[in-house]
Amino acid sequence: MPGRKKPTMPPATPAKAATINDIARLSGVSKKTVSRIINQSPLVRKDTRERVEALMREVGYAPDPMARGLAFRKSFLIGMVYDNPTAQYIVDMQYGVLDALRESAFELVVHPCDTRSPGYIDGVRRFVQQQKLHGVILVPRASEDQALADMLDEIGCRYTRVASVALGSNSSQQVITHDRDGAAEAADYLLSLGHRDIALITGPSAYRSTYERTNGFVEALRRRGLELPPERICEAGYTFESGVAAAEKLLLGSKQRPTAIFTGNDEMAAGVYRVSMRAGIQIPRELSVVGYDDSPLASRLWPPLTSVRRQTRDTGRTAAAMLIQPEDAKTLSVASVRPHLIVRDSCQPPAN
Amino acid sequence: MPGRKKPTMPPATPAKAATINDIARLSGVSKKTVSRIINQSPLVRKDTRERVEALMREVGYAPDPMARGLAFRKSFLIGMVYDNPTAQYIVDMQYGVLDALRESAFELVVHPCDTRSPGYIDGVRRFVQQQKLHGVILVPRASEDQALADMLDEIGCRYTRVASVALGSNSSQQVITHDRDGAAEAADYLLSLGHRDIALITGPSAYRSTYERTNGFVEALRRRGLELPPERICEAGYTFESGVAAAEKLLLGSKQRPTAIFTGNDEMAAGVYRVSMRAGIQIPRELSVVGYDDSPLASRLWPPLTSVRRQTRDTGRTAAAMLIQPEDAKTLSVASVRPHLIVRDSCQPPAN
DNA sequence: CTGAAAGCGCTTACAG
DNA sequence: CTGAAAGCGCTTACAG
Repeated sequence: MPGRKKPTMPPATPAKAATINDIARLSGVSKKTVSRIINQSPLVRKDTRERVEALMREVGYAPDPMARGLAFRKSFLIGMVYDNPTAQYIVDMQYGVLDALRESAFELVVHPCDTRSPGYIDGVRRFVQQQKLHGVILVPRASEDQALADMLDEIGCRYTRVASVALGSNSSQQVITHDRDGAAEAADYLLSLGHRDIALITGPSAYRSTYERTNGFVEALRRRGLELPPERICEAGYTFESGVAAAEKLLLGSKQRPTAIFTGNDEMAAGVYRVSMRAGIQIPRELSVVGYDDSPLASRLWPPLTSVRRQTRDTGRTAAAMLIQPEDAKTLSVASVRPHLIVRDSCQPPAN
Repeated sequence: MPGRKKPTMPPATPAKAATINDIARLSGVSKKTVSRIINQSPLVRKDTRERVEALMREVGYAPDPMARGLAFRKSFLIGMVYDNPTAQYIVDMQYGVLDALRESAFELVVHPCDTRSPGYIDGVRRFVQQQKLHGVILVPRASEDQALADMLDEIGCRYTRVASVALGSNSSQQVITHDRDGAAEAADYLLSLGHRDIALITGPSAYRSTYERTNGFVEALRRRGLELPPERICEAGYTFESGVAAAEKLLLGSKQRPTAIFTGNDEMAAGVYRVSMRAGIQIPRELSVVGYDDSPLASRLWPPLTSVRRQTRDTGRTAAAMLIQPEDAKTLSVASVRPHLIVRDSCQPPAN
């Protein structure tokens, strides 16, 4: 043969993927029947269904989400809307959502935002409408903004809210994390160790979780007959630095130090550790500390921090599962994920 | 009027969104011309373009990504593929990618995976092909797997790799993070303080970053005439626990303790802190420590950890920008983001 | 520089 | 239980 010209291989694109038409033709049914099978319609004879499904598996057919989305006027995308500053929380939530989406036709598209910026609701609206999202998962603090929820209702977008307590007036799907109970467990634990002079560093008041954790803690103490004086409650901002400032006020500002501190999250507990270190206050011998989140940080600190675990991945999984269940199966409208205390080495009975 | 029947309001769905046909009709051009304007074709007269664009803004028109995707046979989705265990790194990378995608038609869909599981490449392939992704961003360790890159080449999928050093044979787009230089800066810093007995805790050998950081560190010492003996190099697994184990070997196992330790990431540095705490070794008086990542953890530890900052958000932004630039503008094929040392309080000159 | 026709791969609405 | 026609909102390929 003249020349060494190789037979022209078709370039990178291997055999074009099968379409609904190929499946219909090869299995001898109409494309409408194939469509019924894709969409799990019961109106297909069992043997037809099985024959077609076998063919789909054989050729590796998967319906095109864009074509389906165009016809449905709705995409197969789930949005996650959040402005939480804690990386581990966000990543855990994403993992949970993806757990629920696996084996489904849905994918996760992320949308961080800043709930304090004026245009953020419009940003979410554009995101939802342009992508024709199937639904969105709202994570605190975005989930607590009623104006956001109202906007989503108005444009007819499904959503699931993750919230520290059952929220609001309308019937939106929710996953409740019962922060009140988690904080109460922390309170009971400190009381059981014998602490009576306890202080509290809260998150910012703009967060509903702050309200829940604060009240859960205060009321649990009250149930056991202990009233927390106002000067033992210090509002901070969920950040390390704000935790440092609050701890300074609590530990260095007054003659009488509390024997235990509960903080609204682990970051602020790290702030308490920092101040204690600097001031030579020994944890747990002179000061017991309990955090909230059970983040990786909790076990990196020394001594390892006792903290309330949130089961964030479960929360994300549940939220996504609720969102993608069929419209008619309205079984799940409110779900719960319960926190619980993880005891490590940051607490002991008070010294005296 | 009989009855109090309200005029039937159309339900939740407000005025249907404008389509390309509406824009064409209202502005008196063909839909093809509108399409040209959407796609920034130069083949449109300036005044026509301006008139139509004004109308688009007025009615708030945005083209439907599913319809465009169906016609293009390619979606407007960017995938991010990763199996990195560090939450902050992932979140920073996502933020960076979203920075670059803002104001574009693209959205980010996340795809964590496990590069040690046998089916993971098939999983990525299905993800890419079913969603007809516009491109994917590969993050370590996934970015270092040549088999993954080969598969993406084979199916004709664009991708950008984030890697610690320029990688491989083919011409894929890359963002290089120069981990070798970051580690060298850590070495120079410790040398400049006067340390001569230095130890190294590395990440797992399966990571290219481990190789780069280790060699960058070792060679920087060598350039200054210091040869690191093998027993001062300890392989660990990038986790806190593995850092603890390595630190125990280095600090408690031998008579002569090193005066400084460099660790492949901050998590393992936290392990060194833990062991030092337990053994009563004071940082930095008796032991200097340098980490890598400059994660939030670095400033939560006591004393605050000196660490190499990675600029992850910039890295993500650059990677995404490269991916969505037009095919013809091949200007950017390799980009660099440089690490640098953040000095805090975990180092000082050796005691003797 | 502009446009009419056909098609991307699905589903809806209607018939049977 | 099954199917033929029309359409979702865009782009490609071809003409002018």
